[in-house]
Amino acid sequence: MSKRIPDSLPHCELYRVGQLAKATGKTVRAIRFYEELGLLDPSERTKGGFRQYDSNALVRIHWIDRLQELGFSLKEIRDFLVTIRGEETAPGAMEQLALSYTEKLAETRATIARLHALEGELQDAIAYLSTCRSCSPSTVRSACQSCHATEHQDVKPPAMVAAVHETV
Amino acid sequence: MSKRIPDSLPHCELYRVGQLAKATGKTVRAIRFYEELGLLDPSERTKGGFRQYDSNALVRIHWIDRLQELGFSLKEIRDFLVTIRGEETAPGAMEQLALSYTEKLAETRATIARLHALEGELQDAIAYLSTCRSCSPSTVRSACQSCHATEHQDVKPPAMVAAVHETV
DNA sequence: CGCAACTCTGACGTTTACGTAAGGGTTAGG
DNA sequence: CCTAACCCTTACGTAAACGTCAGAGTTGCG
Repeated sequence: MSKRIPDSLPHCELYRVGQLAKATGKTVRAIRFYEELGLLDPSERTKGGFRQYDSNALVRIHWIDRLQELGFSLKEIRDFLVTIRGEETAPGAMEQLALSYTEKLAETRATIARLHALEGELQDAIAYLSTCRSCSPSTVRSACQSCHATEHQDVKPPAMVAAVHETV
Repeated sequence: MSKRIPDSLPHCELYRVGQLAKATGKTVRAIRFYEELGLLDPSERTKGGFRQYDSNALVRIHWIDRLQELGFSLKEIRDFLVTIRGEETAPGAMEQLALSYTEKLAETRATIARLHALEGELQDAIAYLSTCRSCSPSTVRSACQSCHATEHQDVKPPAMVAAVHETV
């Protein structure tokens, strides 16, 4: 039945690039690209030149994924590795990493705060727009600027809405 | 003293592209680029061809800014305008906008949740790394894998740390 | 061995959101 | 009219993170 068991998970402990790709959800090209950037090297090669990865590669790629989600560029990620390799002592290297993480933690919190604010603006805009439904459906779009729907009384449109009102 | 009052805020109600740029923090190129994409047209031109904007342009640009922060691409933003211009009735147009906003609201919340999770991971990593300080400073980096610091007892390194342990 | 499936190394293509430079007109104070 | 400070159009450049061939070699079941 099984002709070659292509791309099945390994019984041995070495993956080829295609298997690693499927296991991580990345593409083969992406993995080779990471290698170009110095983010990930295959633990060895077959005599034919095929890349072979061990389970550390999985960990490494997931790590890259997380850092990307946090907004690190691949270049920044490489800098981490370079810095760590450059430090002589272990505590020194870990200290460097902790510094970068701490910095990114602050950034991340700022981003969350910003998104929270925007979330509020979106809600306001949606609430405001929902009152537009009471506008007589025959009203032409260009009349929006002078809209006097009862619900809009004294309520100036939020910034997220005002901008498109001018789209006449 | 004042030779030409270059780039001062307008006493009249029309801005030139440079003034608009300074008022919004965008570059002149960016504004012209928005125009290329159909996001913003000058309300008129001087007979010499200079773009002239009114205060609606300010609102529009701030709106674009917000949407970009929310992760909309400029193309998506243009699609908003296209859709709205395409709708015959005002409520129809507003409905479309509300739909897009609602969708993005969900996305934004998801992003916030994801970032919250990552925030936690960063904190864990930083906490874990702080115990590395107790590691004897002379310890060579490559010994990290076999680190047995008391604080690390039975605590496996978080993913954000494990990946670089392999950087030997 | 044969053949399908997989992989290799270049190397050029793609998208987004502008940057930058070239070679010129325009505005408006003096 | 002169000139500094702007602005115009056209067009090529850039950085990130891969995508997408092309042409050729490798693996390994049957």
